[in-house]
Amino acid sequence: MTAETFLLYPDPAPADLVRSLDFGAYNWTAVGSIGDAREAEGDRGWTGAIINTADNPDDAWALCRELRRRDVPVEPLLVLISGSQLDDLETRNDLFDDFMITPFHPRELEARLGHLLWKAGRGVRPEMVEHGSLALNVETYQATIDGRPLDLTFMEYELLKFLASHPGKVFNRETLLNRVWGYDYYGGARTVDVHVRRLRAKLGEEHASLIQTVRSVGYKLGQSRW
Amino acid sequence: MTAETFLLYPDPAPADLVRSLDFGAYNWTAVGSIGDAREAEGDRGWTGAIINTADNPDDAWALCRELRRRDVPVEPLLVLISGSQLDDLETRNDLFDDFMITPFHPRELEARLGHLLWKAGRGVRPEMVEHGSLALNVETYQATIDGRPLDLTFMEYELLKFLASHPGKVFNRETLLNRVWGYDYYGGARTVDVHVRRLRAKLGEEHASLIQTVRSVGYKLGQSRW
DNA sequence: CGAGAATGTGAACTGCGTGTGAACCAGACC
DNA sequence: GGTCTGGTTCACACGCAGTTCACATTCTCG
Repeated sequence: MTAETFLLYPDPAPADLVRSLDFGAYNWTAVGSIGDAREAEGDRGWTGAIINTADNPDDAWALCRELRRRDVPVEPLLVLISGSQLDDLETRNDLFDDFMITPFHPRELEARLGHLLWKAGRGVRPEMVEHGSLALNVETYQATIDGRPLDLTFMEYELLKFLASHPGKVFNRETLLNRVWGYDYYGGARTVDVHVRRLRAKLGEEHASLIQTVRSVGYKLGQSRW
Repeated sequence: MTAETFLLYPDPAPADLVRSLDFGAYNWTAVGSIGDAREAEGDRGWTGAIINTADNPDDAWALCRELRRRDVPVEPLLVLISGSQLDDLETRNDLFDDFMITPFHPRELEARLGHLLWKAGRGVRPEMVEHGSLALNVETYQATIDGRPLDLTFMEYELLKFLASHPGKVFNRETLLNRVWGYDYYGGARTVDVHVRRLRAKLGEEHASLIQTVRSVGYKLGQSRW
């Protein structure tokens, strides 16, 4: 739902930067102050930030500091800087991941963003269960569909993980109770139905059909090819 | 004893590169081939490598690959590249840590090396564990959040350090007792709860949510991003 | 087309898991 | 011995998640 979006500073952002980002089909939002950044962020978080220190270095670095001090630091953070300001970097190594001297070649921006995103994406790859646009992070107990985070309860997560681990395979309710709830579990089979229903609701109308009902048998995730 | 030495390719290295390195008092050794690199290395290892892909891209990338494939990859690895070769980077993100377009400004080299070495120093030294505004100094057993010192007890510190060392990952109580309290520890799982509670109190209302409860599972520090 | 079975849905109920305050205990220090 | 600090355990309250139930809807097959 919420696309990946880069934070730009200042507002308006440098024309050449905007042109390059648009050309590369990157989403971005320019902000003029730390307050604006918070406001514009909403609850989606930033894919990264590109901070231009040319016009107002103090505020720019203050913004970097703010983005880095968070509980979830904004990464990657790319700083645009003029050749004459290079000395500023030395004492601020903790405030950026990469820098680029202005003016820059559009290809360089593309290359740097590409490399930064590549690094971010491969940082200690967690164990994942994936199926199409559905992704389950086993380590953090988080789930996303189309990149949108799903707020699942424990049993919902366990059920979805089990189904997603065996895509296309149909499980009857008893089996699901045994495998997901535990072999010693004794409860009504309708419990499964209700959990499936809540999962479908949280998956959203668009993806509700991911979990399919097989009448007189049980449930499965995804299409089986036949 | 053995001074820090950068590996340069090719041999002879570009004059402007050599001049800048000498000016910055960096030690370096230029090599003309992978074989030469092994020979010149001896048993001291490289502080890092600066590879110029201008003259002979294929051999240059092959050298990068060789340096990266080792059990202990050579880091940091800085690639010098001409503007027209930028596209080469896209498929070789794993072969370098940073790149610089030639011709370059001596100050840029200095800044990039400075940043790369700063990052490397971070990585090697596990003396500090950091996560956002939280910083733990492993040597002095001091902790700060937003620069404000935290007065933690031993177990509080150990627990926080462990969680902060694996940000985003969820640990159940048993695992925490094993890893933080010790494998031979046998005590109630509620101990973890109470320590978490005290940690949250000391972190302050603002950062109490840094340690998150994952119902029916355990605790984790911070949010993992997607 | 209609009856019965299977599933979807809304809502109420209930218990487990967690937060929290406080007591308890052991060791260090004076 | 007294006190202080830090770690563990206990008891209780509360809210959410899991379960169950009743009813609506859909599907299947004669």
